[in-house]
Amino acid sequence: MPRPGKSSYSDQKPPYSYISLTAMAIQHSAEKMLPLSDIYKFIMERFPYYREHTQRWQNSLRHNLSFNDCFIKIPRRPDQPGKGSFWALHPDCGDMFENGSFLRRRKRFKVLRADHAHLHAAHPGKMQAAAAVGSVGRLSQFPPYGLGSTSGFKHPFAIENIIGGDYKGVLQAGGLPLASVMHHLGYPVPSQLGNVVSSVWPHAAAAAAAAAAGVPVGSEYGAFGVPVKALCHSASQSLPAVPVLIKLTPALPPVTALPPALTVPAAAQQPPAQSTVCPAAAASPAVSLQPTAPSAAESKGSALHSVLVH
DNA sequence: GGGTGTTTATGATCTA
DNA sequence: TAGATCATAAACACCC
Repeated sequence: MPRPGKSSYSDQKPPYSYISLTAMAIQHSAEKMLPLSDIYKFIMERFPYYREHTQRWQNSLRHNLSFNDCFIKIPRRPDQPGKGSFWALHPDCGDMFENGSFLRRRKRFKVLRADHAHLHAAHPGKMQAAAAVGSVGRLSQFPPYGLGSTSGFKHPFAIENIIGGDYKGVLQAGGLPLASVMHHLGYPVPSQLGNVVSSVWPHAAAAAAAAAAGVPVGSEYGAFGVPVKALCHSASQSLPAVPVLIKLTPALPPVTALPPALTVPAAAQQPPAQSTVCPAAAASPAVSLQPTAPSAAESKGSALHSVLVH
């Protein structure tokens, strides 16, 4: 209900936390990762409320990015000029929200660091890379695609419904070339890993193989209906350093009732575009990371174990 | 200098 | 009611 004196509901503060808003922005991006400035942009474009008092909420948003383990920082490659890093969702954070609702988290996402110190000591330069492939050790915990959620119900405020998304897109843009990433980063890739990927994410494995072979991937995997063309970055944003795996939830039938404040972007409402895969994106399932010594915060997503803390 | 990232602190609100 | 979650503010450091 619009407040008296307000022109529309959209002028009111959205019922989403900064964590939710940030997660929406990241999920909506083609690569499942965004620089801070793009997260700002996404929020301001969709929520007029946040076009004011930018200093206040942007400070809060940065605080949330740093403070919450559900966000991981991915450094730019040397050939990616620009300020700041890319931000992505931790692979295991998909279970944070009750029924997928982004109104309030049911439990806080927390990364255990028991193994982190050991790993850091053994492979200091690779810990950030491990953030990108940190889910490898938990692959078997990922439910088969389509069976991952505890129920088929998705709250109307769920991210998929909010932004008209299709989680199938996550497969291509986020979690596909795990083995490839690991291999490229110098990690030994267990032979069974490929099998795990293939069995758990048959769509992902097929797309990964196609991408690795330079074959354009079918439009079925277009992220959130965003034309695959969008995978080609603008001049100011080239390919991110490492794709990040996002936990899957099943695609849902369209929901007609959306919060009036939420305007689904036209691009997200369109059906997946025909494949016009950016060659660079398709041919770069994994790219190198600089072996820098990560700070404590940078490595927060690097641990190979994570839990949802009640 | 401005944007970005980290950390600490405090108070409000929600939930078990 | 205690603990968890969230919002906000502020200080500081780093980097482009």
